[in-house]
Amino acid sequence: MQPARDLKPNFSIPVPSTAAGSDSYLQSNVRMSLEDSDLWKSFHELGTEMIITKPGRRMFPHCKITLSGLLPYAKYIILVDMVPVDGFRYKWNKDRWEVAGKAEPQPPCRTYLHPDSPAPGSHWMKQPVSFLKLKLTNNTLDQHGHIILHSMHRYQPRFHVVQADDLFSVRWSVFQTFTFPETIFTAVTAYQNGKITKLKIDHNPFAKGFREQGTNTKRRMLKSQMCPEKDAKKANAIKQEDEQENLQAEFRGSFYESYEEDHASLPKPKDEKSVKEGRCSPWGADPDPSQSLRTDSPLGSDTREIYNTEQLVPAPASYQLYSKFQDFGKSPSSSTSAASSSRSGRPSFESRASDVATVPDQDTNKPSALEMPSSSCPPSLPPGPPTHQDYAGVLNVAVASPQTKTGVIGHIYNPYTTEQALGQWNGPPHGQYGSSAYPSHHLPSDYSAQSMHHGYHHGNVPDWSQYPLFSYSCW
DNA sequence: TCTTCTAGCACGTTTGAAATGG
DNA sequence: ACCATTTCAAACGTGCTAGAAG
Repeated sequence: MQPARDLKPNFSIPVPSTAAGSDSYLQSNVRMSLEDSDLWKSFHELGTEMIITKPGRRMFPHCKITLSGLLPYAKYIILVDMVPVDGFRYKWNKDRWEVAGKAEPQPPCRTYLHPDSPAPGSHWMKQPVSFLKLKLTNNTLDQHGHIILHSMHRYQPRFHVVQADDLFSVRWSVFQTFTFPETIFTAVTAYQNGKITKLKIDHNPFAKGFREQGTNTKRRMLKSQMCPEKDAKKANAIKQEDEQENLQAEFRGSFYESYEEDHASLPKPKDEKSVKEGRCSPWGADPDPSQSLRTDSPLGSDTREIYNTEQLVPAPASYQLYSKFQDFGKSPSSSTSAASSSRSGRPSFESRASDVATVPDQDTNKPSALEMPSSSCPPSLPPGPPTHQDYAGVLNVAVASPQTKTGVIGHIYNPYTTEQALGQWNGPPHGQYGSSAYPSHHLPSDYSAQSMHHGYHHGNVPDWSQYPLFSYSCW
């Protein structure tokens, strides 16, 4: 399966004119593919739902990728984050998802760092890279570092490959971002689409207990014995439910078959990236099969195109933050912009600027991120009318606070600006998801604890794990 | 009234330490 | 003493459900 966008399309937004062909060439060498693509497609065609809970829930299917084209001896860091697909909140109405209103302000953006990071390219390429332990939560005050999402909102995982020797170097490095259309999902606190439930039960070994018939019936019987009054009350409902289960059991056996038939009758999309939307699709009525996945969004195609192209990692604001951090930890260069950072003598930055994951610092006149309230979401947008999905700032990193040279970790939220243009960041939201939600004083102990309790170690962990640059790393 | 969220539950899987055997 | 294999209990992950909350 091809990523939704290759590097160039991925970062087709205005980039510095310094974009060097050689750098682009290097970038294009790196390839990423999604494992279990068929499984993802199966879910996607039904409208993937990901359960999010307060304590955190794993993804299923979980993200698993294969990488190629890396330099075998160069070190890379692999990151994952989630970006909103659009600016809407959804609701499940009968048998399909419908827009329920504008999206809520984005929660703190967190980035999942693969525990093997940093590792040489040969390590990443020798076997698929799994993000099994990535967890999603709807708890905006989560202190476990899980990725925070809003329920009933749609998201898409993004995979970032960063050539960097350590986490400190990330800010100097080239981000290469990959996305896969079939990984778009709706975050839910409880399954809405029964087909998704069944698909998960059928494929997830942890759900085996629910796969075998009788388990739930047994539980019902136990409950009935304990609460006979309720049993009488629900007898009819249960009976109907059991009958429905039988029907569903039959349906399950023939589901994929009939589903394939359904889809066989549909015109094939021209673009491989496009996702078939058949009759089973829960996304709206009469979906146009020629539309790509993102046409599920009520946004117009133009807007979606903007979404597609604006995958910027990190944002100008991020650069400012990084630069500030640099002031503290690395070098005395100014904290104004990416350009200023590029003057700090790190050649790798040049290639980053040429690439992808950056946008020119077009907003140096605006207050820097650090001059704004810590909780603000200040990304500087590219010129032109603002759009919904200016996911400018992505990396939500914990950095050593410039104010405290003792290395107290500050948490810099740099949420997507998806709804800034819509005014969703007006007022309170800044404070709502501010860094205070993730107290800086809490981080060091948390992460040191995590690193201590995890048995896994690789070459660099003992060193860089002391520097919890990222909000989440699964050690 | 409806939709969404949460806590508790029971079950299977995974994990890692302890026990065992070569 | 060392290593590999097996055993087993605890931890973990899962979807289901009733009830609460908005």
